Amino acid sequence: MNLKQLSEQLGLSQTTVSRALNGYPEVSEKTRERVRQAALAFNYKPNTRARSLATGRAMAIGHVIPVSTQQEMVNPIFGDFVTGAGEIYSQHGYDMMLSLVPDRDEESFYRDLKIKGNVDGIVVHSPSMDDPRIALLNELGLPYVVHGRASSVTLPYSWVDVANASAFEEMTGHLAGLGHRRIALINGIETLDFAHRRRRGFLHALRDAGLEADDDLMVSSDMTESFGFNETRRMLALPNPPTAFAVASLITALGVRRAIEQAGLTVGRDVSVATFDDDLSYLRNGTEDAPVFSGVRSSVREAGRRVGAILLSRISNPTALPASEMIPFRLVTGTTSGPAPS
Amino acid sequence: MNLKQLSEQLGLSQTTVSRALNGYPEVSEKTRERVRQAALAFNYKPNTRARSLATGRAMAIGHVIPVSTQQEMVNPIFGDFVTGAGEIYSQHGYDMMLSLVPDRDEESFYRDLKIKGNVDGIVVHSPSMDDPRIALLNELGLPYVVHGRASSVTLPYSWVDVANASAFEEMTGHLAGLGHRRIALINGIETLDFAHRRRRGFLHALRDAGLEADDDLMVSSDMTESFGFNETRRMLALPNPPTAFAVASLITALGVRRAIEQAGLTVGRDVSVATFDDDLSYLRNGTEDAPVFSGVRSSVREAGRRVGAILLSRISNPTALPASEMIPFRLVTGTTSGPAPS
DNA sequence: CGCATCCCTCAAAGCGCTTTGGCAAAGGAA
DNA sequence: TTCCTTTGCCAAAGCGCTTTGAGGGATGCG
Repeated sequence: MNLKQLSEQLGLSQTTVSRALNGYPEVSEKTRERVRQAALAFNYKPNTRARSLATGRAMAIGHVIPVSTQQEMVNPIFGDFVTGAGEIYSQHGYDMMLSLVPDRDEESFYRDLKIKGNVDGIVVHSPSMDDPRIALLNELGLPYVVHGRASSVTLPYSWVDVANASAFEEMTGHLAGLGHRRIALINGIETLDFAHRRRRGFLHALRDAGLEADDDLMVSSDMTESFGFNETRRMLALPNPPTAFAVASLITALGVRRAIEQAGLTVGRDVSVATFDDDLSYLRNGTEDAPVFSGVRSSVREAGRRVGAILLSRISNPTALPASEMIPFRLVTGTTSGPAPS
Repeated sequence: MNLKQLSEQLGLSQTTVSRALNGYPEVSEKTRERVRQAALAFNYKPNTRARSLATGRAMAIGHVIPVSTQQEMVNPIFGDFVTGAGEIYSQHGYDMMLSLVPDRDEESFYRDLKIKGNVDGIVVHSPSMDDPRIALLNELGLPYVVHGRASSVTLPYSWVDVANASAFEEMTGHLAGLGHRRIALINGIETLDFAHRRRRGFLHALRDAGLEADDDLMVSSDMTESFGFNETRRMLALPNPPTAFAVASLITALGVRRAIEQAGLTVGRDVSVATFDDDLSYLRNGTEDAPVFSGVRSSVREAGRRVGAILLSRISNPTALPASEMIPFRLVTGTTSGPAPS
């Protein structure tokens, strides 16, 4: 059933039927109700592509996930993030388009997305420090919101982020406050902006506590479980091993814990661990009132919701000044951190 | 730049330009090349929506993720699966549309997807045993492929799955072969088909080994880390605790290991663990030649690729008989399983 | 030279919707 | 009564593409 058929059924013009369904004032309430009933009865829904072509709006948001050809990891936070964003989209009748793009094709991919017109806006994932996509998207005039920030980019842009530096400063400060002098950093890839900020916060806290940074105790890579395990094992075998670990993700922290326990040490007594916790649905950190890992917690699903909301508002008002928003985090104390052994 | 403008530039009709770019034979090689060059120079790409409207093909695949309102977990395999599927789509010029749909709205959502015409085909995720979506999609005539199977559904349908029953049979057999008599099953939600099959395989292996099933040692829930931890702790405190665990996912197995170690026992010596391993990119089970966990391994990303490929072939040939495919699995032996303690 | 054939190109009709620009009928004011 | 506003509806023109049906020009054949 299409618009033409429906209007013939009703003995009305396509114009009137379309206006009735889209809430335009030029049609009487009586007619509108009659049209509504008929649409329901025949299960009429306007064809998305035809409507998009006519209105110029695609009613879809693009999520472009860079797929690096060497390090081909899929970010584990991804599922929860898009769940949050998707909630907002569907409330407003938007669809979500997902594209996994080899990083070397990214620029032309964004260009084509604009030209081919299949999305109204874009979410930029995993920005690097001087991410070129921001300049590109500004130039293209395609609404977008960055999940995270790009420290070296001076152009204005919209973003949603968690205060990564403060979070790691607070988390590291917590460990230092417990008397730890040798604190290790197990970080994500530091060309990515979030990891860079976390390192900054970590170093800041060390300085505030009057501690020296030690290059042997700071590592950076994909945040896998085995990365946490391997590096922790290595560090614990050092002549002067760390007594505490600040870790970038719960998954990595699981590896850190495994290495500690395998070394015959007790987590929270011999060695302390604090981690960033994205509050993933399939990997809760204990329960709400009894967390297992100490660290900072911030919901990535909530970040997805906020990115979605801000992007939609930018689409409906493209000339507005760039907007940004901080997602709150919270220090939680679990059983994995305790006073430094004497 | 649209088709009209491009054709004016070239002094040709829209017809000829369109045909030249789409490889129709009615246009001379010389003209075709000239058109190609111009398209490149002006960076012309046909508008997706207009093209879709004209051809009737959306050039997009829908992935519908049921979001249960109570148990709101996002499946951790999701990222890797869509990465595999997305690879195939982009090779063939298809886009991927992601929809997170509250389970009670699902039926009407599929209907609307068909009517509104925004996808050419659908991937059905997480089928239950008598999943109603299969009958619905058959009725709608929308091409689809199920990731997994629906045991109680007798209608023909296309699917891609791993041999879950055999996998768990082999895995459990491995544990029984090491002399374990008390083997626990930490399973996924058993209304979902894959978990049901795994239980069947588990029970089969017990029977073959002459062992009794014990309801106290078989649990089923969302495959989170804490689920594995809590249930393992409970079971280890039983008067007659298990000496081996068959686990449904690596994440859950991490929780199982944690509980074992926290009880002061050694994994692989006091208690053995074998797990299903989806080969997730962010959670590798050790390395290729040195796995940590024993168990069965099957790549969910490869499953995504195969689902994508089969779906596209069904779209291009909708009258073909339903196709199905098994993704292979492999028993791997790590350090978490060893002879039963005497 | 006339006619049929093939090759290349074109104009125009759709795809299903929204939206512009009327136009009659009804109602109100003078 | 006449004139002017609303009110409620419609015909038709797009949106940017593909595809049908047709035609002009060059070539080959008798």
